[in-house]
Amino acid sequence: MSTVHKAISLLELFTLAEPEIGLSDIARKAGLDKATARRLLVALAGHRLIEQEPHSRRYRLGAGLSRLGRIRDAHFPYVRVAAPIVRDLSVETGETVHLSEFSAGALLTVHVELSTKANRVNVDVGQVLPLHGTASGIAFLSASRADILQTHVDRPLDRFTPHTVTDRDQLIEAIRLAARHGYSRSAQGYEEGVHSVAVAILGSDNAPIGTMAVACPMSRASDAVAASQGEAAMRAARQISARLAGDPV
Amino acid sequence: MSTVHKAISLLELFTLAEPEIGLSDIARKAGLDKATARRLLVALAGHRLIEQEPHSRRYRLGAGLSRLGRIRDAHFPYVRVAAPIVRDLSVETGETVHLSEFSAGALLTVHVELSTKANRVNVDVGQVLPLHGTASGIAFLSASRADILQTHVDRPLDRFTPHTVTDRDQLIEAIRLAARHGYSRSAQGYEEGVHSVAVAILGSDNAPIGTMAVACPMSRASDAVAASQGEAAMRAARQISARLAGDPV
DNA sequence: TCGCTTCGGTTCATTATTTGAACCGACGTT
DNA sequence: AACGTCGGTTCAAATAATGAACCGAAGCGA
Repeated sequence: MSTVHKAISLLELFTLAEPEIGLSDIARKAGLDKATARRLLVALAGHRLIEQEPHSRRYRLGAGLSRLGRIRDAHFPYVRVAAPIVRDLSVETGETVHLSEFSAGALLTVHVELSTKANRVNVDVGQVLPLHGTASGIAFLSASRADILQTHVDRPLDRFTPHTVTDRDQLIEAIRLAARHGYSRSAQGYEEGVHSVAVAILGSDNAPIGTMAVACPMSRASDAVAASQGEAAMRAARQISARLAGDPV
Repeated sequence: MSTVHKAISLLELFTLAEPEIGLSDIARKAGLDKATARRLLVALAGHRLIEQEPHSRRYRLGAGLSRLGRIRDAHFPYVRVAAPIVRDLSVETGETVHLSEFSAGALLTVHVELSTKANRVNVDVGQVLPLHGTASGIAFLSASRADILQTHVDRPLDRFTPHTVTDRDQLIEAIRLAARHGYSRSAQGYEEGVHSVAVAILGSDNAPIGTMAVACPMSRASDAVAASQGEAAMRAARQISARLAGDPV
């Protein structure tokens, strides 16, 4: 394993749920020797990718990551471009809409517009969605090249709820259905009581770069509602793709 | 030089002005062999810190950086906390106000609230401010520990305009003045026609984490205006520090 | 107060990884 | 057709990474 891999894997230990970690903990979680972990942390800190809390001596992600993230976002303005359209879709459907970007084999939630209804679905930015078992994942796979699809279908499928699709053939059928309709649909596959409709968002080369999903409580879902949400989401996704490609408003 | 240093230095080649770079160019700029650069890029790409444009084969910053940046921003909510106060200060003074965070030996502009006046100063998010020669830099140095101050004063001082302070003693005097007043002042030191007043923003350990500056055209600046902007900025900076420390609103 | 454990951090002989000159084939210019 | 540059690859030589053992300090239960 390369040193660079190890160093970056340290960065990936930090999550929204656990944003500060001590040295021994880091070494344990990363499966590295304490001395090695520390050397890597010092190297990362030298570029401000890691900071150390002076008092507790625990480590956290550094300002350099904010900086690089901003540069990347400025150049590849996926969230910036999509956010207003996500908002419009949320207003149009009256439901929570969340946007994800494909990264490192999974979908990363990068933007959320919450429903204004009292009984609504809550989603957190930063949450990682598996490619199977969520409407977003199915939608993404349905727009992916066959070879990429294979690698994600041909591996053990975790179960999240009693309704999660874990059978390979059922998953393929769901993907096929999504490809035909243009949107995917999932009822309680990832979280109990949540119904989702999702579409893939295509980049200029027609490869999917992420997804957008309308999530509502099961109590408000029906075939008719899903169809209408699906159509609205498809329109919104086409808008985002068009603006990413540089089309005038 | 450690491998991790080299890998990260590749990330730092990408800027707002040059967000996509080819392999040979990267190797040249980083002073590395092409083979080495490529191995590092592949390692970085494996964690989505780097992406490769499929068509042009040029490299750019990857989605993983957006993700890590968001996690860091969520945990260390400097911009999120400061933004509304920056906005208030902009409204109060009627001028453009920009916020910076200290990172890797320089101040990085992370948020801007533009004046609503027709004749206003424009500042871009992502812009890097040198520690000497800007009001923000002087304000930051005036709040820094003596040893940090030394390392930044005792090195060649670039000239940006005919008004830039490049003399070591003059710089120290400006820093001393800023420390006494609580705010710094700079007239056309970084850009012609721009007058700035800046304050340091302190973290919970009283070390400066960034700065906030009020920037206006020279035509609207005077001693009285500067004093009033300085006082207002100091109040705003104290508010930001208090909220970062967790004080109730 | 005494052990006992865990913390962050350091050292240095051993070991495994990184390195880069030379080499591809492809593409664009002259 | 000759040339330069591009992205990418190879493998023996050189260099950097590794981790067991060790520190002192701090927290904790008896």
